[in-house]
Amino acid sequence: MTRLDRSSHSGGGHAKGSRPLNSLLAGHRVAQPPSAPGSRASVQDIDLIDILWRQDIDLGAGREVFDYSHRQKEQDVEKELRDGGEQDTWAGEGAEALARNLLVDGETGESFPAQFPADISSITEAVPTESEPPALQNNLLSPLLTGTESPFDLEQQWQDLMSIMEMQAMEVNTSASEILYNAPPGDPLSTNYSLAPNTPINQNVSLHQASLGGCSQDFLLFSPEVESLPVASSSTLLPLAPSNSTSLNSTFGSTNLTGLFFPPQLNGTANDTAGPELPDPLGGLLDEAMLDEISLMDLAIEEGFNPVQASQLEEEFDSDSGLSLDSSHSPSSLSSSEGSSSSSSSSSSSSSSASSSASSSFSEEGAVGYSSDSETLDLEEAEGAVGYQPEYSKFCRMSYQDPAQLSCLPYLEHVGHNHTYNMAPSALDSADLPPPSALKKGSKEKQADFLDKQMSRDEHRARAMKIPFTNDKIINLPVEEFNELLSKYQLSEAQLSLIRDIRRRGKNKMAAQNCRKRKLDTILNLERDVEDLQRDKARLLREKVEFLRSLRQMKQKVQSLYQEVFGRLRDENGRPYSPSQYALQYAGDGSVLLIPRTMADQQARRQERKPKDRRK
DNA sequence: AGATAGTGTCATGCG
DNA sequence: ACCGCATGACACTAT
Repeated sequence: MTRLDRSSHSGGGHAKGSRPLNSLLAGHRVAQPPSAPGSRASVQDIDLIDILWRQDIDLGAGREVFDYSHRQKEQDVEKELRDGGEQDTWAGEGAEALARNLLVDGETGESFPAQFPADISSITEAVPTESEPPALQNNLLSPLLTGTESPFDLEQQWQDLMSIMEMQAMEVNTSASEILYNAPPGDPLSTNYSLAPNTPINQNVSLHQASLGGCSQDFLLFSPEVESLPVASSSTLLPLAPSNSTSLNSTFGSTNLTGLFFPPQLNGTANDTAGPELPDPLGGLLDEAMLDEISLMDLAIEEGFNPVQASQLEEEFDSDSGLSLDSSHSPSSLSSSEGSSSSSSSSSSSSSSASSSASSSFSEEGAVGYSSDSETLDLEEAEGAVGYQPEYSKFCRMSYQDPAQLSCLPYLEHVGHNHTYNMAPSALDSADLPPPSALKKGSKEKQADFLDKQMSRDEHRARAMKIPFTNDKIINLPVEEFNELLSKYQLSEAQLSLIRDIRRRGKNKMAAQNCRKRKLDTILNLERDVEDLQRDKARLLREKVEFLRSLRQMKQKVQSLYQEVFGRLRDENGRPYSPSQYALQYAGDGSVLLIPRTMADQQARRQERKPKDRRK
C-alpha cells in the first residue's frame, strides 16, 4: 500500500513536475558519447547504436536478434538528429561568503591599563599591607579563580604572575598608604560606619567568626596600616614584611570582597603597568584580571581567532548584528529535510525559499522529471523541471549545456529540460524534429545531433527496441498505471526486460540525485551550524569582556570606598589604623566591622578552600 | 598527467 | 515476493 502511495506521488506526479537541473544536465551529458563501461567516449555517432546494442546485449536488455535494417534506419534518424552543439552552462554557485567576524577582545588589555593604574595605585597606597608569603596570597586569591571557568593551568599561570607581581610590588607601596591613612582624625565618615560593637577595634574572635557566619557574604577589605597600633595577634600571626605587606592583598583579593561582588570567573583584566607600583592586594586583583585576559585570549586563540581578530572582537560585537543566528539552519532543518519524503533540503540551503518550493515539487515528483516527447512540448514540464536549483550550482554545471543556446532554440528548451530519459518515440519521429524556425538558425543535422545527444543510453535502447512509449512514462508512471500501459501493448521479452531496466535505472538515477542532493544539504547545514556556533562563541566572548569590564569598575569603586572609609577611621588615640593589622569587613546585614587582619586572613583562607573543595 | 567533481549505474538493505 | 527508496561503491567523463 505504502508503496503504491509513494509511487503515485513520486512516480506519476513528477513526470510533469520539476526536474532537477542536474538530471537535465546529466541527460545532456549522457547524450554525448555514451560512456558505457565497455564502450568509450570517443565512439562515433555512427557506431553509437551498435555500441548501445552491444550494451543492451550485455545488460540482457537486447538479447533478441536485432534487425539490422531497423538499426540502419535508426542510425539514419540519429544522424539527422545529431549535430547539436553543446554548451555547458554554469550556474555560478553563489559562494556563501559568510562574513565571519571573529571576535577578539584586544581591548580589555588596552583599556584597562589606563584605568587601572590609577585605581591600583590608590589602593596600594591606601593599603600597604605587610608582606605575606606569596603562597598565602595565592591561596587567598585562588578562590577568585576557582570559580572561574579558566582551566587549572590558567590558575597556575595566574599564580605565577601573582608571585612576580608581589615581588615587584613589595618595594613600592608604603608611602602612599601612609599618606592616605594619616587623614585628620574625627573624620565625619567614620561616624557613618558602624564599627564593631562600640570598641574601635574588634579583636574578639567570636565576634569575628560570627560575622563570618555568612562568610561568602562578608566583605573583607584591606585595612590601612597603622603604625601606632600594633596588634599582638596580628604581629604574631603575620610576620611583617619590610615595608609592603601582601596580607592586605590576600585578604582583599582572596576574600569575600571579590567573591561577593563578582563571580571569580569574571575577574577583571589588570594592567601590567600597574603591577610594579601596586601593592600586593591590588596585585592580586590585577593578576586576576590578567588571568582573565589570558583566558580570554586563550579562548580567542582557541577559536582560531588570530590576535588581530581578537583585538577586533569587541568592536565587532558592538554591532550586535552578528548575533542574529540562523535558527532556520539549525540541525532541525536537517532532520526535517531528511524526514521529508524527498530530501526536502529546502530549509537548509541559502536558497531556502526556492528550495522549499522546489523541494516540495521534488519530493512529489522525484528529483528527476523525465519528460516524454509528447511532454516535451508541454511547457509545464519545462517549468517544473527545476529541481534543487539554488544550491546545486554544481549540479547545474552539468545540467544545462547552454541556456543561451536553448533560448535560441525554443524547441530545444524542452529538450534541455528533458534530460536523459527524455526520449519520446515521437521525438524520434521526423514530426518531432526541430521546427523550421529552429532549423533556420542551425542546420537540421546539428539540431538532430543535439537532440540525439540529449538522449540517454536507455533512450537509445528504447528507440532501438521500438518501445512504444516514452521513457518518461516508463520511469515515472505509478506501478499500476505502468502495468496497465504494458498490458496495452504486445511486447517481447526483450522489450519488457529493457523497459524494466529503464524503469529501474531511471528510478535509481533520481534516487541517486536525491541522495546526493541530501548529502549536499547536510553538508551545507553543518557548515551553517558551525558558523552559527562560531558566532555564538564570539558573542559570548564579547559578553565576557563586557563583564570583565564592569567587574573591574566595581572593584575600583569598592576599593576606593574602602580606602576612604578605612583611612578615616581613628582609634581611641585619634590615630589611624594600620591596614596591615586591621581590615574592614562587611557583614551580611550591611554593617561594617573592623577586625584584626589575622582573623580576616583566616576567614579568607576558609573561604578560599571551599570553592576548591567544590571543584574537586 | 593527475586531481577533482559530477553523473550514471549497480548492488544491497530497508520498509 | 515485489516495489520503491536510500546509499555506498564503482566507472566514466569533463574540467
